[in-house]
Amino acid sequence: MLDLPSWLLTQSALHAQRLVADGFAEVGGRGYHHRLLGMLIADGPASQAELGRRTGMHLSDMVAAVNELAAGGYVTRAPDPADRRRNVITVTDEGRRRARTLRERAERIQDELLAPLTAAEREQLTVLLRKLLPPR
Amino acid sequence: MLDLPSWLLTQSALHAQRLVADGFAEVGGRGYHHRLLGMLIADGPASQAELGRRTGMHLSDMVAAVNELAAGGYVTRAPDPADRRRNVITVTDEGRRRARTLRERAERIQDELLAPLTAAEREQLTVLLRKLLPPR
DNA sequence: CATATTTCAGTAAGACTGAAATTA
DNA sequence: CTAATTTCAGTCGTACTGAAATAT
Repeated sequence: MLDLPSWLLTQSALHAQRLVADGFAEVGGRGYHHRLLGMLIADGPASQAELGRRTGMHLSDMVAAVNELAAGGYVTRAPDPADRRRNVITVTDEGRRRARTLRERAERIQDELLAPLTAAEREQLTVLLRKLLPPR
Repeated sequence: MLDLPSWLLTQSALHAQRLVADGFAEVGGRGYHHRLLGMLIADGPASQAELGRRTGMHLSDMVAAVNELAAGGYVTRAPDPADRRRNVITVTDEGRRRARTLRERAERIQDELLAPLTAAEREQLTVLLRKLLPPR
């Protein structure tokens, strides 16, 4: 019962989510901010729909997350002159600093999460989880 | 970014939860029912507080889950004569049949979830996840 | 016309909080 | 008195559904 892989998976994911959420909460952020800013910095400005494709986030959640990031001055939301249906989301300088803060937090938490594992085991886990995931 | 262990963990747990939830939904059940009936059968009748300790469920969710199981005739809820604060939850014969159905579903889904892994890899995954979990 | 984009309101299951009422 | 138990009403982050409004 407590050995079912799906149960172990759910429990360890919950544990990980708690660590990450707590770490982000200490600086007033959350997971979606990290994901969004990271993607914007890696692949450049994009419409909300395009960001949804990149991050796997739903567009309805995108609206709220972009609202929050824009309210903090971390991104700007400007209509695309070439296609007026679109908002172009662009990360600001303050957004880059913010992303750095969130990334540091995230990494510190990975270490805490993976503390019980050796380096080889961490690599193993990553490989196994990637095999498990359905292709996207 | 998409290689962070916490992210991989969250994604594969979500994948697993979807498989399990869909499997249970096909027979009109959900995860809490499986957990609760399984524990009742394994360790015998108990108060709701005791069941919460066994399963890790919160007592507020326990109330709702026991309501649902009692409505389906899968468990009975009777006051404990020895301590009138307590309700003794007991699984019925129909509850045992129900548990069998849910367990079958759960196992079929484990196979689907673990399909991409060899038997050795499945064992590895279980070991790694158990190491990751905080001691309870 | 169909399609793409943005937005809002609401739902889902699991985990959790706070408080009231009852009994030990 | 404190402590345990049950119950209810509500929140949370993440993911999702459905529909409206707008523009291509």
